[in-house]
Amino acid sequence: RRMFPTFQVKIFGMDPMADYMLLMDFVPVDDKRYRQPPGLRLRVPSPPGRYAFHSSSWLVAGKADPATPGRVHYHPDSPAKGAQWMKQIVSFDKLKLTNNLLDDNGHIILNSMHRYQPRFHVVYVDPRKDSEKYAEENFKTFVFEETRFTAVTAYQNHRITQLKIASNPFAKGFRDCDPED
Amino acid sequence: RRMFPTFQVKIFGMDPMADYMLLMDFVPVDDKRYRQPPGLRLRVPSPPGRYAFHSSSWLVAGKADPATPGRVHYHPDSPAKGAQWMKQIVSFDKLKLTNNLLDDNGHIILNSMHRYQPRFHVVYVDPRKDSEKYAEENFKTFVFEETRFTAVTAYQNHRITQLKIASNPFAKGFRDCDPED
DNA sequence: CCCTTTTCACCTAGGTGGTAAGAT
DNA sequence: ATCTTACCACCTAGGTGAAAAGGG
Repeated sequence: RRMFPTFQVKIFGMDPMADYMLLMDFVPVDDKRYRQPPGLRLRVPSPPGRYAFHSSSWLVAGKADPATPGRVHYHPDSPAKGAQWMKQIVSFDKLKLTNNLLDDNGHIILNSMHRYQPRFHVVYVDPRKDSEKYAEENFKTFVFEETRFTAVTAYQNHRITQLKIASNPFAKGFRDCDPED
Repeated sequence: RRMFPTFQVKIFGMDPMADYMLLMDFVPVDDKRYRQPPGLRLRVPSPPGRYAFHSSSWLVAGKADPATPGRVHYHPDSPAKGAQWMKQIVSFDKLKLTNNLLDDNGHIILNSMHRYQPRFHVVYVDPRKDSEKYAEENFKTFVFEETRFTAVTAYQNHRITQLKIASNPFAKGFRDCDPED
């Protein structure tokens, strides 16, 4: 599924006439697997099947699962001129996450219940024909620590569910109050 | 609305590594306005409001309406490498036609009841910085006379309606028989 | 009368969380 | 227990011809 909230950046300082590729990848924050604290999922007696989530912290549940080398997501507008990238906020809303190790849709594969750090890379498309030699100096990586998250297969915190229902247009069917709240 | 059937081409002979822009435009076939032969639209008594169209020819109805300079439709994948364009059929299915002279969606503006010839242009993106000087030799235009058509605001021939209902997935709701027919 | 415009039910295509069943 | 999967009703977004209304 799509990552939510969407990673968005405003870019400055590119050469307006040069081509750039924009991409993202995800690196493990640590070598741990996490789990919910016990007893914090309370089944509400009626209607049955409803859960209330309170947990705001995670417990370490052991060592991380093994992972294959991480995939990369190219922004679908790549390559494009610096002027194009800079003239408005760049949004990675098409980026999709999966826990399916056999995924063949090119989605980003993550382990559920593991912590990840999104990374943003800008690659300058070097027009010189021996450009491979300059690969090292032709890209720059940006890491925003505030974008770290724990991957899950289901929401673990009711406030996150409500945030997304309130702010994602595709979840409008579940709104029962003003999205401004 | 979208042009139907869609203009599609298979391309050979490009430089796989070079960039090309693909585009289409529409030129008047003649300086005439057309109309339907009288009496060929038969109202079927019941159910009311149904028409049966038989007309397979057009009558000249006078001189063409004035037209502003024609717009151009760039294939949305432009620019792309020759290898990309050649590896599969290129489809102009996003191309849209309108009769609204004030259109600000960038659609192709045509006069209804006039005849048009679609044209297909391939533009080589010249990497030389004085490329403007070579503009004349850097493009090639292809005209397929069998793609000529009369623009309309409503179907004038029941067999065209049926053809489209049978072959356009968005008209599936009007099918009452096998699309193979 | 011929043609154009507007509206609408009905599609395609795909992104939501809920729910119940399954897995461990 | 906790976590995962599969399915579903309900959305967004947009492409259809039919039908009725409008225009000259």
